[in-house]
Amino acid sequence: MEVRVRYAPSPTGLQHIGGVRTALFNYFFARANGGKFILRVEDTDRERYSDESLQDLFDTLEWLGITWDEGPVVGGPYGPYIQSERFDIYRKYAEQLVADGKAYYCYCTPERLEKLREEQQASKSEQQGYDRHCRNLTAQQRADYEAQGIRPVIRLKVPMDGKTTFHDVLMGDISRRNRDVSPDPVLLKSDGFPTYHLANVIDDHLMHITHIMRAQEWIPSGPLHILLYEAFGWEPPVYCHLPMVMGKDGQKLSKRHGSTSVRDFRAKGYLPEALMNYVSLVGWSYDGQTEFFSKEELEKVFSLEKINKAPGVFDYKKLDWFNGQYIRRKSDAELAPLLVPYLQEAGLVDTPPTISQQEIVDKMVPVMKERLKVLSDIVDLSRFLFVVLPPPSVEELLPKNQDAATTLKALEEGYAILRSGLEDELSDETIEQALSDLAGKLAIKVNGVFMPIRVAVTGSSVSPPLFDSIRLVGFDKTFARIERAIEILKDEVHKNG
RNA sequence: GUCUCCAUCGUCUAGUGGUUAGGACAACGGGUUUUCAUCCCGUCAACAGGGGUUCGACUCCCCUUGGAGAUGCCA
Repeated sequence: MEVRVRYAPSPTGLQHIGGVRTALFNYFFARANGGKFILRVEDTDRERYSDESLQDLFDTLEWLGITWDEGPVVGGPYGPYIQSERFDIYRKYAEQLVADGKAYYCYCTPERLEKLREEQQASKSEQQGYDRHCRNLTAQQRADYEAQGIRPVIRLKVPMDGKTTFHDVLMGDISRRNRDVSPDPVLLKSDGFPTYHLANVIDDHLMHITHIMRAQEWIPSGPLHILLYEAFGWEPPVYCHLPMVMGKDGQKLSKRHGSTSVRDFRAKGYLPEALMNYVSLVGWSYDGQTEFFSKEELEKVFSLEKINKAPGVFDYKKLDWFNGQYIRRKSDAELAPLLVPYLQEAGLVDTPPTISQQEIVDKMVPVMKERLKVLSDIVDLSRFLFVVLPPPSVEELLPKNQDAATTLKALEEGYAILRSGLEDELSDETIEQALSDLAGKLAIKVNGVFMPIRVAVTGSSVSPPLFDSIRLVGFDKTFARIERAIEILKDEVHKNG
């Protein structure tokens, strides 16, 4: 039988790491088994629905390169794949359940239910949840409620005794006494929309889903879903509950742990291949040894058996490492255009970049590449190439344990050596050696010569290699910046002097 | 409160009765280097606890502890 799996997010927020991990696992599983990957939009919560979320879903999957065989936009034989467009289907099935005596109308108001819940929580009652108030209403009572104009919900009549078991590929058999199953959950809301439980079961059946891979937070609902399948007389699919993705503190990953939406990661300059690679390794491993996987490899090699049961902590540091690795694997030509948008956003280059700006970008890529963890790092790293640098302070110009007079001398003489060396087109090594010799002559550390030059030229004590930086900045600007620094030091020396 | 699930280095994990318990990230130390970064080398670091089963348990069973999730007219 052909494998058919689905990712069924609800467009009530941005796609986050956990959701995407679920999507990826489903997608890889489908591909690895020559099956179909189906996308279904579960937009039955009208309160929280947003167009932005739906768009974000599409953007995210596209960015990751995840395509679906059936779903919105592409269609398919069991559509529509957007639940709000399947509105009538759910009522039909829910009413059939009522007709079969497996579900019933409930007229309880949200207010009553809220009060009930509060009381139960306060009294730490053993029975939490709906009290089945409407489970056995007489025809007369129902008529009275109807007369009041109350729009009822439909609730499932969960058996009061016995137990329900479902099988999970990873976890084995999981069973629950029926009295511990959610007491008569709502299937169809008063607005006519289905709840997750109803829509999910109906659609998975109608769409011939063979395997359900979803987060472990759904385990408690497993028996309930089995009960629904039984009520309809349908065969349940194979279940595989995925370990949850946690934050550093072991709690379910959320905003307070940092960025969780794919959109944020993308904006900061994470590469899709890096994010995909790393996320795939949370809760799944190949051999505990191999760690780099391309999308194509994962589509071949992914398997359910290697999924871990225990929840995994999302490690931002390791993601950074992966991202750096993937950045370094890019060719310069590939990387340059990825960097430009960050420079534009920071106002360092024009849109489109001028010819000279583009020249600098192309030239700086090989130098910057190994210094990037995320693409946006390029902004601070390369700022000195694009802006008029503010004059450095004396403190910035002075290396550790070196006074202004000495530094001035080192910078003046160093500048002379550097300038003539560059103008005579001597090799970098030759000029470096001459500058080192100068340090020896002045009886100071090598750094005492190089650092003031670096700060003068780049505005920072941390920069790409000096000669690379100088070439990138250009000789004229370099000389001007050094001369300015010399003046600053001169002023300082005279002032104290 | 009740129910369900889970448990190997700080983190992600390999391991399915006999291993010096392996790898990666992080941390730390060192090397390369004019700074930073990259790169290379090394160090630290784990089977939650207690009972069983067995000739032998990280591996199987039970209990405890710890963690998580569910308990909505949200998914």
